[in-house]
Amino acid sequence: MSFWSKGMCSSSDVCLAGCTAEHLPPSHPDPPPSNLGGFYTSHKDGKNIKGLIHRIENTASGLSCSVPVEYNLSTGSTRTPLSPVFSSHYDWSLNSGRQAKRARVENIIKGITCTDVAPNQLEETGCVCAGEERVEVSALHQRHVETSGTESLSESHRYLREVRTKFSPICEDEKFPRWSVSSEASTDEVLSKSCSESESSSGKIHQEWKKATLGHLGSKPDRAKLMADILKYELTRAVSRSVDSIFKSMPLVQTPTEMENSETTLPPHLAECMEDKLRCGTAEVLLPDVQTEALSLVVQKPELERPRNFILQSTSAAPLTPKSPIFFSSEPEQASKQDNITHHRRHSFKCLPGGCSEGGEPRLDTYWNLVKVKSKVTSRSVRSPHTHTVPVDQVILESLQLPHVKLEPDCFEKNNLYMLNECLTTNHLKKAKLMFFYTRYPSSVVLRMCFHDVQFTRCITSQLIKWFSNFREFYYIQMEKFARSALLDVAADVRDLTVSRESELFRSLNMHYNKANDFQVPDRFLEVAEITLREFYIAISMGKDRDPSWKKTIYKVICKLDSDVPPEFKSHHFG
DNA sequence: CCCATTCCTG
DNA sequence: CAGGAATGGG
Repeated sequence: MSFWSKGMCSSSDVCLAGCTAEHLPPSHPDPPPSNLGGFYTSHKDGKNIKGLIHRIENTASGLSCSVPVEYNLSTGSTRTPLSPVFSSHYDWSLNSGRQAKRARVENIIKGITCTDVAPNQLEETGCVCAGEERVEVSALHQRHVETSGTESLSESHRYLREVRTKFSPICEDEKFPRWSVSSEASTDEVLSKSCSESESSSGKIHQEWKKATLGHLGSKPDRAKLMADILKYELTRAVSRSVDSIFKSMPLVQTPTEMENSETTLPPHLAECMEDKLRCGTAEVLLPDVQTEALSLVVQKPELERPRNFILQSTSAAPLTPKSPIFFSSEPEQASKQDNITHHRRHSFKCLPGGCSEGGEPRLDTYWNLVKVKSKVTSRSVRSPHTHTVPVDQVILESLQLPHVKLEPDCFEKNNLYMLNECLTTNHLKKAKLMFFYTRYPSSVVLRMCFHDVQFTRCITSQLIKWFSNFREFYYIQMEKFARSALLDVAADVRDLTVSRESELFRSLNMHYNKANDFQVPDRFLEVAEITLREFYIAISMGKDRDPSWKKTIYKVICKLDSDVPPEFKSHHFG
């Protein structure tokens, strides 16, 4: 079956209602009143067409189902208006049965070459499909010629034919993606599937089709890419719909009003229960390339002595989203290395409209989280079945029985702050860099407090530790460099070595950790930097750098100078 | 043995 | 910034 037969039901939506007259060139010989959608719904003959299509939809006949659409949209025939007589063929179709029709079609196909389709533009299968379409059209045409159509239908058909003409370059020249439906599959199934799918597709998708079509009718490669993107998008939507269907039946864990800082305070035992179960059920499934350790070691023990807030999602995941929902955008993202794990999801979901961030920007994390939870629901822990076997959805549902939690179904779309991050984002990196102004050697406890919006698997912990190790590396390299350069200078006294906000050393560090310069570096950092610089200066001046481990003493000194991380780092005021 | 850390490399 | 090797502490 071809794309068009697959999209039988959606044909009226996609190609009539969904594609307005804007798609047609001004030279349209007989332009529709306002748009094709209007034509379809308001035109006096459009009603007939609609009725006809509905009748076709119910025919349970593959041929009769596919004929009208394919005829109108895939062939260049200028005659054969749809007529009421078609209903008689509908009866014929029922009586002859699918096998007879198939045999007839196959016979005709045998006598038809693919010369009417550019051989270099259609694959072998595509050629066959095109041939089938033409055969069907021919059959319809033959049948129709024997009868007379109504005038109104002829007029309607002329519109459809013109639409088909406008779309034929896409459909034929560029191997227009066809839903790969087995020819052995029941056409009824195909039809019903396409019907349900197209019916579930609201005007949104049609607008997207429209946008995409308008913007990509240029070169052939562009069109091919467009169609590929459309298919990707359809797949994405299918996943998104299925996930949405789950959450539509699932209450929420969070309300927007009570979560100014994107936090939901759940009872500690509940938070831990949820966190453990969530982690247990997902980590190895969602991040197989990250979580390489035994999961039982990853599961955190309950911290009953220290009730902590249960953060459903950090606000610090925002900048991964584009500024605007650009459909089928392929521009490279500013994906950092630690985000390569999540690159695929952002690529897949970045174009989806919907969620909005705190700043009003489209928040696509919503969709990713939906998918994540979907995975959580469908995949239980494989590695540690002995520990947690309760599905996540059950956990969430259990939690929702508690009176503390407000439930607002719309919050999923508005706030998407209901799930722990399973990977570190660029904003987490930014936050870590700002944290470095306070602490050069953060403990795991501090890291957990400051990044409580992520699930602390061993992998995440190691990554954070590695980050700070890299921060220190740059820090010490800069210190040594400036210390050595100071030694070369005439400045003799160590007391002349100072680090101020205007100094070159500070600018170098600030550029590294606070590139946007949107953070007020604490004075304490300047003090520590000055101490570090002087330590290096003294050690080098005393020739201690000949000792291979001469830096270690400095490291210890600096480690003791760590400040406590201010509370704002432990909440969500960074991002 | 695990883990944190440094060092080196890309 | 990440990966890997090496090191050293528990």
